[in-house]
Amino acid sequence: MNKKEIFSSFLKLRGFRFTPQRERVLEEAFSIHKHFEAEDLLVRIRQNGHRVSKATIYRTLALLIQCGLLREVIFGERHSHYEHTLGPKHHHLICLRCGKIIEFTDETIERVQQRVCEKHRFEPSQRRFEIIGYCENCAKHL
Amino acid sequence: MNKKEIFSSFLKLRGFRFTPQRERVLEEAFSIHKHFEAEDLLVRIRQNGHRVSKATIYRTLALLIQCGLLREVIFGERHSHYEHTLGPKHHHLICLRCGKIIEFTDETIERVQQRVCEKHRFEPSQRRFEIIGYCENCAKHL
DNA sequence: TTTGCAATTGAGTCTAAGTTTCAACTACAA
DNA sequence: TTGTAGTTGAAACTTAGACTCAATTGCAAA
Ligand SMILES: [Mn+2]
Ligand SMILES: [Mn+2]
Ligand SMILES: [Zn+2]
Ligand SMILES: [Zn+2]
Repeated sequence: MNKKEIFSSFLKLRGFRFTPQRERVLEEAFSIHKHFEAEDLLVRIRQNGHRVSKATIYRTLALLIQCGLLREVIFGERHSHYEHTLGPKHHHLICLRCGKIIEFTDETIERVQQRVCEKHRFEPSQRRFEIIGYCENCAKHL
Repeated sequence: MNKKEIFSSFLKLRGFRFTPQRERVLEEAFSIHKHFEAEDLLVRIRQNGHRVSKATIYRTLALLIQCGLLREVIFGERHSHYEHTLGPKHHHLICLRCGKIIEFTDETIERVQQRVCEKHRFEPSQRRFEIIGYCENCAKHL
């Protein structure tokens, strides 16, 4: 099942529709292979000769998160960033000085999550593990 | 060294001043023993018969985070929450339905952080580990 | 002490991400 | 075909938080 099928069946299941605008946002979101923000989608959709309103972009992003194709990541700015959920789960090192984002994976985190959720009878749907500090280069200039 | 000494020496070190307003914010922030937001401080300071402007509250919160007495926590709302850094480091389970926050501790997380930071030569100053999903009660109603 | 000066404050203004509203439009099923 | 419920975009709205600036304060040198 590809992204398009996942999204359209998610929508159909709840009586929502797979509209051209929603498909446009889906396509554009997955043509970016790094972290992106809502504004990026707006600009790129325009550049590709299409038009989807700001409201619809925000509404569609929320749906893509709900259906699990996207995840919201938080980098300490006052607006959201998004990334694909496909591929191995990873987490972030965030540099306070230059804004650099380093991704890392760690398989023990998954076990920690399972243990904690079991203990508290909590049903997880996503997680955030972010270490904030200074990258190698910026640590020198401190 | 108590909070007041930590804060005032942090300020003095950088040529800043330990003013009555900053002391007021410090006191009020530490009289709350749970997560709080900027607005909470404003209201409580007024209720206690004092007055500190919104601008000064935000400015002081930033200083308290810089000096390590407070930490910003993110609960998926569009404004920040804060908590004390004293006591054992803990993390959060966040319920998407009722907003309940469950705190948990896990000693392996610290080791993961050390390992990752060493590998990437990253100088950590804080971290966030948040599991988002549904609490025991809300999972039923899903 | 006085004086000089940088730090600080608060009132008000501004910003911008994201949300809401609503009238027009669309898909679809009876 | 018609009824109904979902969708859209433009514009107005919301709001946390940042910024501006004139007035005030704290401190340290003279
Ligand atoms: Mn990432
Ligand atoms: Mn907490
Ligand atoms: Zn850096
Ligand atoms: Zn709940």
